[in-house]
Amino acid sequence: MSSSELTGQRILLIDGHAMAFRAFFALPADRFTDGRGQSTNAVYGFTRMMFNVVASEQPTHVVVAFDLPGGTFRDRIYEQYKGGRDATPEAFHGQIGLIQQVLDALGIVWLTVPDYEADDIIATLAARAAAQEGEALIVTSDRDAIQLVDERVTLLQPVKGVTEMRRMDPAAVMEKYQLAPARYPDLAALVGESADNLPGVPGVGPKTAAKWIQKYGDLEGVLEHAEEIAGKAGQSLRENIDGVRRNRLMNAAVTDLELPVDASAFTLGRGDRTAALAVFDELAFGDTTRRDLPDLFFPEGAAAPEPLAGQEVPADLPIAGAEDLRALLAAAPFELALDVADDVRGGALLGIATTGRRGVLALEQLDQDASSALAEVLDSAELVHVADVPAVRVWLRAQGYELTAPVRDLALEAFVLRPGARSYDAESLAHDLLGTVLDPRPRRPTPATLKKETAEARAEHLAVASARLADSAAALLPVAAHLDAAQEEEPWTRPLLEQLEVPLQRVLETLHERGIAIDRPTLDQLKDEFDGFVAQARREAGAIVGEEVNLASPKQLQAVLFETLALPKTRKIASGYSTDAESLIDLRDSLPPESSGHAFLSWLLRFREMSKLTGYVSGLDAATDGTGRVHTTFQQTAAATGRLASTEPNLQNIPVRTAEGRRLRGVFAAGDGYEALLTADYSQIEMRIMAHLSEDAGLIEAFRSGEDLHRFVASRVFSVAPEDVDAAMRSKTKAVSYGLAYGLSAFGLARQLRISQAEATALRDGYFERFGGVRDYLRASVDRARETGYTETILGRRRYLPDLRSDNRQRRENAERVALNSPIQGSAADIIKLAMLAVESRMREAGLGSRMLLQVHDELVVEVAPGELEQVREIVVDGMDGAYELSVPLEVGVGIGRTWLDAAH
DNA sequence: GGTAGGACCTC
DNA sequence: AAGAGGTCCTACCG
Repeated sequence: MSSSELTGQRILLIDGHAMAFRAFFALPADRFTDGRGQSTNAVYGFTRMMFNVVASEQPTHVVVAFDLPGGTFRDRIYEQYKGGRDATPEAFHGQIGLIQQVLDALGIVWLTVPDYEADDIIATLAARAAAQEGEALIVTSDRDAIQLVDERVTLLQPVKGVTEMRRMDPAAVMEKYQLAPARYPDLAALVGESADNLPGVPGVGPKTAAKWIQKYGDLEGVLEHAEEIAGKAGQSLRENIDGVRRNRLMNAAVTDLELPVDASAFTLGRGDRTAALAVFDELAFGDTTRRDLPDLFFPEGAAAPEPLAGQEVPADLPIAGAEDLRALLAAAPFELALDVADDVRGGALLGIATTGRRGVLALEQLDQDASSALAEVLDSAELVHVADVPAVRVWLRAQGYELTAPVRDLALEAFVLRPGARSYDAESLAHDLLGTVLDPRPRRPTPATLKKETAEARAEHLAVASARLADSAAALLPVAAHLDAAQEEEPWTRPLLEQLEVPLQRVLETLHERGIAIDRPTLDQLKDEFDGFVAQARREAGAIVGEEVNLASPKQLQAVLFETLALPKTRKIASGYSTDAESLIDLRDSLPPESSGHAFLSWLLRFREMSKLTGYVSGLDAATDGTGRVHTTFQQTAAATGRLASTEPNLQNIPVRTAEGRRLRGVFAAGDGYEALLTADYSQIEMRIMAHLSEDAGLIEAFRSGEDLHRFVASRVFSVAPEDVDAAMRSKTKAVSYGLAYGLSAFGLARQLRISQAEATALRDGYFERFGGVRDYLRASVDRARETGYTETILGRRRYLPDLRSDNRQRRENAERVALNSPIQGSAADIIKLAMLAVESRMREAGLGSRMLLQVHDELVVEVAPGELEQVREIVVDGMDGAYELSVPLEVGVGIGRTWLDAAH
């Protein structure tokens, strides 16, 4: 190889195994197959990743390095190297070979070297590029590559999945680790690398390691001065010096491998387009892969081959006006897909698609003819596919159209199948289920831009936005087909959808339409009062510090507290020191009562409390409609456990804990023509579900005994008679009970109860001793979830938790807590959803004027028409306590009053 | 204008 | 560092 082959060139070096593995876990294996039982998720993810990086980085050369099966020289040094890893998942098998086929077709050289890892190949080539004054870009999730970064070598680390990359240059490494890249292996040797089964020095994390290396120059320096490092960490270091030396030996990259291939073989542009398309066909990759295939892979000038006659995919016919809509109607029966957008330049845009046609209608510009054709289409379609039916229905209604045809909500279906996705809009569904990536949405312009914009620019923007919306609507049709197949494979989704979620969706739409009445005089009164308190607190606090300070800014507060007033530091957070209420109260109570710091903190806390309340007041004020009601939207696909969420405004977090906050509930009142609000809530539903699921005899007895639950449990835990349970015992047991359902740790419990960790552990052990069934259930339920990959509620609602098998401890433990909580929280959600269906339908059947308005997780709020109180009470209580039969009774409490505050019970 | 982090409200 | 959410505010970035 000549010494200047890579001069001025840009070589892309990809760790094939690391990236394939990452892609495998980023995409669902069961969702990507070649149709013959071979999973292709890793192949697909890897290929998309490579397309993205090649397109955005425009390298001149590309090499992909792979590990070989069997060991390397490192295993001979340390036989536990990379030990303890789970077996490669079944579905991953064969995918490396397929990736290599793709690379072959694209003319990309892939390399393996016996006895060495992919990392070493990359290190060698990166070093070569740098020595020849070229540039190297490394793509790997392996942190050992950090040591290779320098002025000529940049590392791209996948941040999430395989599409989003973090760019690590020397400055970024410095920023993140406080060390030069060359010192990173020193740090890793001290800290350890769990992925490689290289244990570090216990008690030494990145912060400590970096501090030592900075002080003593490098790892050798640290080890030379090991004797003088004080404290536990120093002791721990001295005890583990051998391990540290071994780690450093293992994590050093080899940069002088003999590679048999000349660098000229690595140039980009040697691919065979026909071969590549054939491989994609074999893999059953879709059109988007073909579309996004960078031309850079192929010899210059070789454009895409002309499609053979008869194989050309016809472009969809447009849907742009009355004529197209009438054509649609003439072709009845027809199915539709809709997606909507508010575009600052185009107004209300409706994306509309059917087989072979797609388009966008600017609703405000439709003529009479088109408008009536659209209305007819929305009524006479056989089925309309939408992501979020309630939102689209409301949106259309605001534009003067009614969606009356039968609908299918793909967001809701996808949610039941796989809850917990970030979003279920059309674009996300296409991406998550099909792997389709739509063109980016055009940016929203500033008013200034809009003002000086030319008509041409506006038209161009509108064209882009419209094409995008037509695409997202059209994508819903294959999404629906995909969901059909998924439901065929996972039939448990069907009853949950058909008997619970779909009927509930109609109920939630009704709740939104009804809204709840706001008592205007009370709201105004509270606004005046709370505003006054905020102003007072701001004034008093300001007078103490004497300088201009925005109390709502944690950053400015930190300056005042810890610099101006020089108060003791609180708990550390990312941006400095915490100023949350808990920290501030501790801090205040540590100061002399007469001190200015004490007074300042008191006023600050008062400011926080009162400005929170004014926030609610103004939020409600802004959300109230012309008739004096607010219409929250209940989101059905927001909470992965199956709970509902409430937005715009959120009526599920109206204050109740403090007396002042609770007054806000007096704002929600029975509306004109109604007599009262009735609230009904489940008593301790989560603990009842715990009793049911665990079949713990003690807990079941607690609920059947009629005794106060926490008193009963405390009497068992502390071995005293129920009447001898004091307040402290009761509150401690209560904390454990709820903590259990949240995946409690001794640390968390200790902090919550402000007791020592030892005491917390003893408390939990005592609890488990008396309620062994609970312990056994919790253990078994996590084990089972780890086995099956998901948790399950009483109605069979699943939540998939791949992190239960993560080898990252934090992720794994987090997933374990989620696994403990989800069946409990989710079953409670199932039950109240059943109750809502029962209450709504029984009230309608009874022909009552009363109506359900809100759900707050374990509570329903109903507006009672005159004379219907007793009937409503009976329907609500029966509907709720009869919603589902557990092995313990469901108890329902009821309160009635003019306002939500008065209805407290 | 969009996003992240901090804080804080609910069940 | 105990589960599930939403909203507001500031600060920051392009």
